[in-house]
Amino acid sequence: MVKSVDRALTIISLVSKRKEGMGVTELAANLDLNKSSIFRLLSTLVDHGFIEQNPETKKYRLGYKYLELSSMLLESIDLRTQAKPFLEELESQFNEVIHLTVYDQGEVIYIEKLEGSETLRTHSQVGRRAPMHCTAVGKVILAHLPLNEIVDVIDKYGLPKHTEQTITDKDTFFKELGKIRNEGIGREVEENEPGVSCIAAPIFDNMKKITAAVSISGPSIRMTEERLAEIRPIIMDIGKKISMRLGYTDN
Amino acid sequence: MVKSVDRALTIISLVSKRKEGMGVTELAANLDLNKSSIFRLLSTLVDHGFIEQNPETKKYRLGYKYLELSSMLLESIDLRTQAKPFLEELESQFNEVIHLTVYDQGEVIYIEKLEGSETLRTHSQVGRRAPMHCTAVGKVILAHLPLNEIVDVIDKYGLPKHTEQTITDKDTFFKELGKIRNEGIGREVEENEPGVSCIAAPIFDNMKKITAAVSISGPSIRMTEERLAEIRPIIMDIGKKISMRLGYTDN
DNA sequence: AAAAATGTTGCGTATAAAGCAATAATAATG
DNA sequence: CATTATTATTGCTTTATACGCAACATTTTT
Repeated sequence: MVKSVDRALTIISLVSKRKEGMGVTELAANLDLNKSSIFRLLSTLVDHGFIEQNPETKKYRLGYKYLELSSMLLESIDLRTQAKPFLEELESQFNEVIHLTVYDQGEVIYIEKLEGSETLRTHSQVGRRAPMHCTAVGKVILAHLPLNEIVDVIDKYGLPKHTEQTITDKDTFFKELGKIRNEGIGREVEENEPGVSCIAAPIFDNMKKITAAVSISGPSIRMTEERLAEIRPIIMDIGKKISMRLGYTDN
Repeated sequence: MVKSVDRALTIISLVSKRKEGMGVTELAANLDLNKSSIFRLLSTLVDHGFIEQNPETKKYRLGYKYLELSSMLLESIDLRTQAKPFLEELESQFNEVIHLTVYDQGEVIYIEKLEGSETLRTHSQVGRRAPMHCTAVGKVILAHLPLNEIVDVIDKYGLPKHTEQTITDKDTFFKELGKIRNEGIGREVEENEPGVSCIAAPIFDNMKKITAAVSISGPSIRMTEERLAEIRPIIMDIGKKISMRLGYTDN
């Protein structure tokens, strides 16, 4: 561990949480370090474009570098490139919100989102993380992880309540994961956001490891039992097709 | 300048350019540093999520952290939030590709893009940079910068040819900027991409400084002189409205 | 199976980073 | 508007860390 690099990256994390940016003295107080040390770390981050100084307020904030790195990262994800045509197929067939997520350290991250043309406002956003216990994509990924990893995730994040429908009891939650393994898809009816339901299929990599999930979300009014039953075989098939594009084989 | 932070950030830049990631030995060769130094810098970046190691190939690549930082950055840009309804208005009125860009160190960066429903494939992408000399947004921003800054940008980037229409002669280019200042909008007819034309309006901040631009792009077949004349007053007005939302005043 | 290459680690030394104190710039107060 | 307070920035010395060496572990190539 390189201590000064650790400090610099911690500065980035702190600054990122403050929309209006942070000053030298505030960062020094937060990290219990000398202002001149903070100043020099910031200068180095500024030189590389990772941080910039607001000329008016003198406060330091995130630089545009992350937009570039983020778009380079998204472009480098094969899964996203391979999955795109399938996601567009789902969007055009069902005209609902389509998500593609990856699993990363106990959370899911949205790496693609197609919005359809119906006006459904969801909180999801490319780049953002989401909890696993109350999203269809999260539950379907958890259901295919080794038991010890499931336990680690639940220990780390718990089962916090998001709506009246959120499963917060551990035993019930494990039964739910069993059910999802059996059905092959994850369903979520208003567990994450009121009025929104979702169905998700798992995506496996060439080592047969669960790595991602694809989902369709819609208002519960439209996502009826009949509609979900109609979608189920199609999204399972799409999940399998995407997996095969990534080198997954059935045998 | 903190040397080890500088090295760490340089590693990020190098790794970001290689889709499949880079190994310790390769990075050490590139930077003429010891493998153990590289290894420790990478470990620190991995701990913070800025870099991750591909378990199969052992190579190091960009971590998902940039997706989060990028979306936090976009959310923190007031300009983008304030401009969004106006961009949607333009999109619904003209049904072409709408861009919002900011000026950053001699280049423009796309921070919002609405695609309309017509199928126009453009190379632009949120997060990506674009040259200033051959894009409407770039030219309209340059036209409103102080002369010394214009000279600096041209010295740094030159006027490289992108299409047969790209302006590559300095005198002609300065005349073009004069014309843009007079007209109040930037036009670009196939200077950046063959078959694509664009019209852009400037956006000023509360200190009356040029900071951004908004544009409409379409295939040259649709973006006729008549169409551009129709769009001109509307996009100028939109540019002004967005500027006023950011505290710009006319007097 | 052996050799080569790459990734990882322990340790001592040299270098860089940190903090102090001062200075410069900006903001707040009367 | 002048004075005071606060924050940002800088020169220099001291202290701690980062670096590189050499060796080891692991993986890949022959």
